[in-house]
Amino acid sequence: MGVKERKALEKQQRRNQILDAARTLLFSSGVDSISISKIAKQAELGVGTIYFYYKNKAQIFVALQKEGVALLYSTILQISKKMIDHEGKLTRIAKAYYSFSEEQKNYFDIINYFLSSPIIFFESNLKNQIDMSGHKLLLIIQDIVADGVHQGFFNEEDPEKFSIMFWGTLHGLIQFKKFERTIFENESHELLYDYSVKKHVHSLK
Amino acid sequence: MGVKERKALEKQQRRNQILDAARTLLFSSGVDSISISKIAKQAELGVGTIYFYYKNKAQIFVALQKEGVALLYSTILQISKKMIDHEGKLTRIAKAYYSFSEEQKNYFDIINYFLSSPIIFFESNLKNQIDMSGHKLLLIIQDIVADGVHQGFFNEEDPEKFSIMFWGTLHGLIQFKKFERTIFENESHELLYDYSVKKHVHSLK
Amino acid sequence: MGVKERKALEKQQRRNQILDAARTLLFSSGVDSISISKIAKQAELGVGTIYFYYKNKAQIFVALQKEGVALLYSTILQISKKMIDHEGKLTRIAKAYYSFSEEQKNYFDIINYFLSSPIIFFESNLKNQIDMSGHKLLLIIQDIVADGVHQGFFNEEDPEKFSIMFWGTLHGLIQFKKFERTIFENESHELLYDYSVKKHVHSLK
Amino acid sequence: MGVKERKALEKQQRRNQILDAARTLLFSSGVDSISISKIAKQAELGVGTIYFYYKNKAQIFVALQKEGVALLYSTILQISKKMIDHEGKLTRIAKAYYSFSEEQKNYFDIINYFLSSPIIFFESNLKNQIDMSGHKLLLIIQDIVADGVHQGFFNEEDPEKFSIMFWGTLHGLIQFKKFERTIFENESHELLYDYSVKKHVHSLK
DNA sequence: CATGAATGAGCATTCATTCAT
DNA sequence: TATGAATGAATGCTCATTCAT
Repeated sequence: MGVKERKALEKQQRRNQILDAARTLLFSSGVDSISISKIAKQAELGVGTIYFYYKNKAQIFVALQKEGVALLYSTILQISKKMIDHEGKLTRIAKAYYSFSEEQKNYFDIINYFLSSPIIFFESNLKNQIDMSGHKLLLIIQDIVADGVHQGFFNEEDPEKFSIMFWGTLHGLIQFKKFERTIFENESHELLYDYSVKKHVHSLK
Repeated sequence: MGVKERKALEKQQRRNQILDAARTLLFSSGVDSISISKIAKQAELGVGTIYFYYKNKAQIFVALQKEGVALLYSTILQISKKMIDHEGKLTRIAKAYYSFSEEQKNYFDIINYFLSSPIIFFESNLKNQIDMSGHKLLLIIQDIVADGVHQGFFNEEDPEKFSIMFWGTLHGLIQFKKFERTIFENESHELLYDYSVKKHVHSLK
Repeated sequence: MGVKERKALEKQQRRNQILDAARTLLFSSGVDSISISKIAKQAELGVGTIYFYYKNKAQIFVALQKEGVALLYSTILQISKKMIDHEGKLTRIAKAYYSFSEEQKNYFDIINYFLSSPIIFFESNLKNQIDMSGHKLLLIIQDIVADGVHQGFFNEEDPEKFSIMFWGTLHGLIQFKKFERTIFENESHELLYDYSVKKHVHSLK
Repeated sequence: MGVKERKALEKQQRRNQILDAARTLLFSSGVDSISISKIAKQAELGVGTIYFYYKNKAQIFVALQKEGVALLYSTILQISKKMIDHEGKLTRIAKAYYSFSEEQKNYFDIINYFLSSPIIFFESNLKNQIDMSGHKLLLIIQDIVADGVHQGFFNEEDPEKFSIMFWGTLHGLIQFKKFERTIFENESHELLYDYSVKKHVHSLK
């Protein structure tokens, strides 16, 4: 019994060891530079070993993405539980999303990676896992909006649609960060973001 | 002089010939399958010749992206000149952006490709070119909004910020198309988009 | 004693279990897709266990080949026991060989696999096993021919040589099945085969 | 012009150089040990270079097979042109086929390789090339038989069928060489072969 | 007896880029 | 100008076998 447990533990540790290596690579040189053999070298394991623990390169990516989403999720969940008004929650969540895109840039990149890969790339199984983790994120926002409506603070007929739009706006704007010093030369990207959040939140009232 | 001009013309023609090949490839099998030697074969030129006219694979991508943006620009410009109210213009432009993402998927992909590549990837020179073409797009929207404000139809203190937010929302939502059958199972992606556009346009009034 | 026997029985059962798995694999996706770890998974055993019961991948192949030959043998033996004339027996055996190559394609492939592998590949021990199973097949034919000669129906000085030639022809022709739609475009491969069988049988008279 | 020709010549030489390497490998360790990177190393070229000259590993195999068949063809053609009787020609051709399988074992192996590979493996284009080279071989035999019939030396209604059977027998028997010291322990494989050839040739009369 | 983790060489193929001609 | 031959590192992935437990 004890043996079985220890084995299971060790196995999980190996998986983590591999994920650590992948993450290190991700953080040191970006999504595109992750290759199985690099992971193997980084983890000081044989290539075959990687494949023993993860069926695919895609599986490793998914694991990393899950990490990222989990991190984001817990941050956002915490905010949603704070004792502040609905408006404040949405604002803080938006803020947190922005911070995440900056402070956890690599995780954000990998999330984006999945968003912009051709759908065919991932087996539907994987795609579902990925999408569902996104759904949990969405639900938090949606709940706040719906609750706000329910309690009479907000006025919005379709909380789900609103939440998706809200999230879409945040996500789209963050992608425009690239334009900060060119297109938006008169604007601070962050102020732009804040402006958009405020607009959306106000529109609920 | 005549000679010089002729030479310049020929040079431009060669560049177009190469671009034609790259575009053909882009449209026949997508961004990922474009390789220099395939372009060379398609253009009936030597690989070396490609490198004579374009320093990089990236340069060719930029040229294609410019094409895409130009196409999008002309569509949107036309709409902006139509004799319809400001509200209608914005709605139609949004609609056109959506159509473009579907009907000119390959161009949209390549635009996205640049948006999601690590910045370092491109020399600042290239980046500027790309960004400026995006700027022109933005200006159209901005002009409509500003004009609407000026003529008293709209009420918005910062047309530039609004336009960026508007565009960001459109762009972000289009990226969420992937979630259509999973996260948004109860919603049509297109209706979601329409809803968001309407919300934004109405908020101007 | 009882213990020993039980042990031996269990051992045999395990070997069968492994062979079952290998056969399943063989029949579901052909010779080339058999790998030890796939067998292990299919048999719900550890890889190491496979190696405990079979020293080699080759050993498993040999076991499968034996199965195939045994199947073929029993079919042919039955025919040889039928109450029909010698000529009919030979014809029916030839027919059965052809059917076997089609209906038990996977077994036939594995037999061929051994026939076309470099000799060095197998330890002489294995080779002997394989060859002897082939010998039994040959003997059936040889007995029919010899008996036919003995009873005055056939006229052939060297029944062994004849039998080998006969079998060689059958085997060689079956391998030419590939050419059916190219080289033999005017001929049906099966008719070709029948023609050859008839020729050989008639030559005995 | 001279330049062009020289280039073409050099290109052909490179192709030969690659084929030389592949052949060396084939002859030193058999079909199964040919890999692109080994060829590259043997030819003292980069891997990419191999692919510049041959689209595929399969293409190289086909080139080798063609060599082998060409060699066999020229030998057999020569015999067919000798001023000897039809019977002698067939006997000598059979003999030459046997010698070829021994003296040019590697070429024979590669021919066999194609005969026993799953059909799907090769694009129909390649398969046709391979099959047609086999057809030429067959035609030589067929012509001799048909001519023998025409001139009244032979009696055979269907020269084509007979030739295929004849060739099939030769080929099948050669494959049984493996059994020389086991199944055929009382027989010399070569004598067995001779016996079969004689039987077939005699049957024509 | 049985396990299954670990290995690492091996595979076919692609690709952006260079450079002598 | 234009060519196209040459490169070799890089890719994701497989597999037979070993061995400590």
